[in-house]
Amino acid sequence: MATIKDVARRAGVTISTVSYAINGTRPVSEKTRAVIFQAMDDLGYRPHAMARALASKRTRILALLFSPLERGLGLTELEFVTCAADAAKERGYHLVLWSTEIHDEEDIRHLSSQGLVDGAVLMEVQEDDPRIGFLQDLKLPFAMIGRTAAGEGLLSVDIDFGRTLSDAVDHLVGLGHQRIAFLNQSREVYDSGYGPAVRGLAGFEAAIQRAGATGYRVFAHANPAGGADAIGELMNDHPDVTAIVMMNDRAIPGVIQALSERSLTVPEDVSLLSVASSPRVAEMFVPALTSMDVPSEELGRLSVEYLVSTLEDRPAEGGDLVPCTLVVRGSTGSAPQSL
Amino acid sequence: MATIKDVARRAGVTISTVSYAINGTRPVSEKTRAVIFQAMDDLGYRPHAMARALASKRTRILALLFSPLERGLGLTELEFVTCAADAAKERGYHLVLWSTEIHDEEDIRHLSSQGLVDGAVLMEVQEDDPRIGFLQDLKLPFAMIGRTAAGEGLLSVDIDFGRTLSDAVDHLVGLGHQRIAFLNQSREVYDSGYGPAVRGLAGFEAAIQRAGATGYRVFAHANPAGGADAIGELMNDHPDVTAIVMMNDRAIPGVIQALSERSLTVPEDVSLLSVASSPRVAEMFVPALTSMDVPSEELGRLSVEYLVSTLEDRPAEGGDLVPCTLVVRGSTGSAPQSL
DNA sequence: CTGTTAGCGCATTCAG
DNA sequence: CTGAATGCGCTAACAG
Repeated sequence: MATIKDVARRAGVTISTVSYAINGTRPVSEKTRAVIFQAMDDLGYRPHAMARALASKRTRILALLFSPLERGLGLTELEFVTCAADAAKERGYHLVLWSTEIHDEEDIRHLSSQGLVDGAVLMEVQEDDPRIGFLQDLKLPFAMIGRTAAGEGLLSVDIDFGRTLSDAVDHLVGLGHQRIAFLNQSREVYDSGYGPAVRGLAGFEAAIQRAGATGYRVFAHANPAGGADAIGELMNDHPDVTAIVMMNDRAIPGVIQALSERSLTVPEDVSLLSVASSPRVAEMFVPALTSMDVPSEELGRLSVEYLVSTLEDRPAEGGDLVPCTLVVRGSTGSAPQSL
Repeated sequence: MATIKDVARRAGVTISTVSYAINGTRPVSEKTRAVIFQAMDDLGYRPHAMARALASKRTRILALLFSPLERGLGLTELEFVTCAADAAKERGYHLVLWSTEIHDEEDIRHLSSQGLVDGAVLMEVQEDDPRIGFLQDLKLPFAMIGRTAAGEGLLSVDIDFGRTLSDAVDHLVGLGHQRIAFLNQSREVYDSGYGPAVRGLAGFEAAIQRAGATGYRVFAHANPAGGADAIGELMNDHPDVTAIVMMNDRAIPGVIQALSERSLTVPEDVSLLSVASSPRVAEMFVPALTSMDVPSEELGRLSVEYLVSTLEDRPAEGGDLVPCTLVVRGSTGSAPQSL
């Protein structure tokens, strides 16, 4: 592998000039610059990442933190990963995977103290995420996908639940639905203050009120049985419901099953709209579910862009909210005529 | 951050002694060794990854290559990623994500020439994967998850399709099924020589023959419509089939739908067994699908272990095959009595 | 605009 | 068994 020395010799200049030509840290005459680049080309030279990092004290490597605890990693998280990697690459950065127990300070400290990364992106951020304190102590810059309860002034990107639920409800109301249910995560998860569950429901209620419709709420455990139970409860209490907004992927099979057992067809009798799910999941059903797809690409990308910006002294705002986008498939239709 | 120098001073020795104590490259007396480790502890010292890499010419960083082209990345691939990261961590390595177009030699060359990684793990390996030639040219050690058509003598781990299909067929035959269908990927994918499709079918045929049962084969496009079409064809040609082995996740919803439209219930009339799918997918259905789950954890883990072994001059064998494991859920049952 | 030089933090020769 | 001295490849002062 050619080194900067070889390039310098071939171009007839000193290594520092080559260095400056590469980094643009200092003006270099058009002429020598050309000679240098020619030489680099000829030799197929690439700056040695490690050497550059050691000297400049900037590794151009970012860590992507995720926790095996919550191994509920799904398609959405996969997209975060791949999109973050792409975004990093475009900015000339690399992404390393750090899987750490969420509360294992020692582990995070250990990884961070190796000086391998310039900053970190946090996935699966919890309402009260201990990792944040650790990183702040370590003075390691970071950006989050998701939000903490308190977390102000921190770099983050998250789903705009208000806007998302508003769009969801509007879609249904536009189809003539007036009695709409919101199928949330489980009661326990909601009570624990899990952000999406809380913000999702709040957004739903606000949207319902604004639209002058009637809203019902149900909680469901994240599995088919949970979905079925929830439908049982819902149909018992409010048999007049005509549409269900679901924010609980894993419960969906049970919902559909329970509906069909009651001879309710989708979307003729009941419209179904899945919020914050991924297209792949929506297409697993027949009919395919109309859904509000998570802007996972944008979230993954923005989080690294914010981080990189601050690392390069172009402080980013942070706190951005991105709404999910409505994709109409086959599970929503006009409200049935009231009997 | 404390450096090796600080440790040396505090321990009253030279940095070289500290270095040797850490790496075990040279005998160090028990006494000084203890003093040194004490000093490291006190200072919370961690070797600086970059400096160590530069001096030793080994970065202890591995690349995980995947191609956006095939963005068919699913839950299984997600597991490869997380498990590979875990395995790397246990071995003291880091994992960086490299997303490269599969045929973009320049891109791979560019990344590799930075000297950032010691080796690479390839995901989504194709029958005739161009990346392999690139990496060989670059002399970058690598291990693959999957196999190439020719690829002998290369480090790889893959699903043992022979064993997997054999187990699948045995399970069904054990339940009394004698006429079993294999729902493959699409004809085009099969003809293109896609490994899993080819090896899966071969394994199925062999197993059927060994079991003295009757096998049918169908191809399906990877979407619900494809699955439905395939069932139409199958039931038309062989209405006596009692079990279907499916190796096409995305087609499953269509299969189930088509079955129910023909008033065939699962598993009373027809048993369904999904091969090489992930538990999460199997549980998306009602009843949950009996399946042969991909040993994704093992594959992800083994691939990095093999790679690390060869990097550390403990050449691994490679070419290992791991079978999927049968998980009985609700979609398989005793064969119906012949009419 | 360009050259000279001193490190970055560590591994590893060579001496002792 | 330990210490002193080089250099990995590059950046960034400091001098012209």
